[in-house]
Amino acid sequence: MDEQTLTAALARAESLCAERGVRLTAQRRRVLELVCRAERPVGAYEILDQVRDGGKAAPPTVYRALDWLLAQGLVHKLETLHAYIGCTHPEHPHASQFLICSGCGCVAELEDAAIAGSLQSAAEETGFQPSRPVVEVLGTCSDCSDKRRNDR
Amino acid sequence: MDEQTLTAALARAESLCAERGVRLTAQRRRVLELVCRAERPVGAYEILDQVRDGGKAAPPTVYRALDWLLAQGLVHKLETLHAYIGCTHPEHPHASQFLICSGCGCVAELEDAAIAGSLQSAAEETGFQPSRPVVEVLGTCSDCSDKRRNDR
DNA sequence: TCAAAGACGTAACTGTATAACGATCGCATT
DNA sequence: AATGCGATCGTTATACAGTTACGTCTTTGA
Ligand SMILES: [Zn+2]
Ligand SMILES: [Zn+2]
Ligand SMILES: [Zn+2]
Ligand SMILES: [Zn+2]
Repeated sequence: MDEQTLTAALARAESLCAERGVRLTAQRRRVLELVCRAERPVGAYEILDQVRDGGKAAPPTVYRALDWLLAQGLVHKLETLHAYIGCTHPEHPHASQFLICSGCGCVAELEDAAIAGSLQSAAEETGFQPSRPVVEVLGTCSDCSDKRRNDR
Repeated sequence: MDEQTLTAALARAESLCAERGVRLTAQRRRVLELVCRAERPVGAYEILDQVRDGGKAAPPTVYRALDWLLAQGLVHKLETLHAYIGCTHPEHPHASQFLICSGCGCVAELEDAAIAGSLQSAAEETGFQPSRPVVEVLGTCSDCSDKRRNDR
């Protein structure tokens, strides 16, 4: 995320939290910034290392901030990578899907109605009530596919 | 999994491995049995504890067996739970989806063509080539929903 | 029979996440 | 200003998950 987008994202987070009457504290803001600044998903301990520069910190500091940011929908957790990524549209809560490239590590966040619908239908058939759908597709992005093709 | 189903599943695994010309060794068979015998997904260290009874074992023992069983499609890993579960139809390789109940911990394995299709379509739109789709829906199973309803 | 590959034992280690407890901060009420 | 209370934070320790590295033994096929 470039500097300009980052500034905008943080400003948006500020105003969202103000609207909701919740406190985006310095710690939380810092962790959010670190997550968003990264081009790729970042692990909790990577964040911890950066938070440690210029201040003491321990795992719970980071995990508490991440848990709160997750609850606010400002970041997402990628279960398959044990890593975190900034949400691209935190205004409204949503069940998103992720395309994760094993080649370059890039991640695309989708909000695909067809996927959500098919999951909902499958769940309904068995009387299952979904609360948190986790959809993470590992594979190869188009850039990485192209590179491979050129290499041959 | 009841005793009868378990015996059948192990026999099926035996014959599958024979067909494939791979070796279902005693260790692997034991881990498979422990995973299948459990009614719920089991963690690697739970398995380790059980393997330790009557024999020495360390983490690599269990992880090697699990990796092999995963490669053979005899068990699945649930990324959101860091736990393992026996496959309900290991005859053919497949991309399955899981409905995981947060109430009782039960898991249903689906093989839903509509879900797989919508994932494939969404990926194709962006030129992404899926290799391993992970679909795990957390929620409440019908039994647990019923219980809650009755409690009110 | 004799290498080569596969499977296993063992020790140490890295990485991910949580429990528990006390101190502190922000804010409303007295 | 002082009090009280819930939310937040610091700190230590620990639980849980997974890997690296290396040596030994077993199976298998030439
Ligand atoms: Zn999002
Ligand atoms: Zn890529
Ligand atoms: Zn399966
Ligand atoms: Zn249930």
